Amino acid sequence: MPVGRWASVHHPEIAEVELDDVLRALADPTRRTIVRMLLADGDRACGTFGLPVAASTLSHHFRALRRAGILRQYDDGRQRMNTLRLDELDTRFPGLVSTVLATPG
Amino acid sequence: MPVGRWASVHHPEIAEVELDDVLRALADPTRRTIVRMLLADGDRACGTFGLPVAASTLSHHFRALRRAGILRQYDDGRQRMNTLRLDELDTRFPGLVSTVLATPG
DNA sequence: TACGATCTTCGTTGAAGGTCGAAGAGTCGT
DNA sequence: ACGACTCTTCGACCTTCAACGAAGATCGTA
Repeated sequence: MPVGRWASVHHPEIAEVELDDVLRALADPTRRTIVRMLLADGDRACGTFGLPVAASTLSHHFRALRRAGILRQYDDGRQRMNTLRLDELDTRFPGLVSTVLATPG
Repeated sequence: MPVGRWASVHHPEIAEVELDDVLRALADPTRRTIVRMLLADGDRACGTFGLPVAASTLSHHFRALRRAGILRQYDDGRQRMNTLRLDELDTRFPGLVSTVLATPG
């Protein structure tokens, strides 16, 4: 199992995630695209999304999604992988994330 | 039917409301309280919410909700009434608003 | 060890957002 | 007409946020 930078990344308990954090995180088109790609294709490294923003900006978005409890990150070699916390989110905010992702836009 | 200041208030067509607008509007506790009170008790004048913010701040929140297509305003004498656009919202973004309002927080 | 790849952090900039008080506009009642 | 009431607009202030480039940290590989 991969270690390394993993220790430095903080993942909040799903119980301490606020609704405001989730709504604010999803109120951004770039971040919704990230989440939709993860939902469609499964885990992905940060650099494989092909989005038209700088790497530092992408890092900022991943931190927002991480702090909102929407995804979890773990290191694998020199890449940082992303995985959705869908089950936990659906326990904390039933139907919320799937409803947002299902709506066009 | 009441007229007056009504003409100056702009209400977007529900088709031109963006998901970002709705999510950003709902990502604020004060505004969610407003919407929840309207859902629970029906139409209300702006000044009857008893929220701990200045009247000018409240006006700002109502404008955000209006521009997000979440509520409609009409004038009745010297008060401005607020009514939810739930049916239209549920057509444009199925289940979104009710799901957000149903989650605690 | 040295290099390239990947991602984060830092510093900055510009835009947006929440808040307030003061002032303005519209309405009702006297 | 006058004043009271309700709400909006304006200007100011502060915070948050998305974006970038540059620099730093970590890891795999030559």
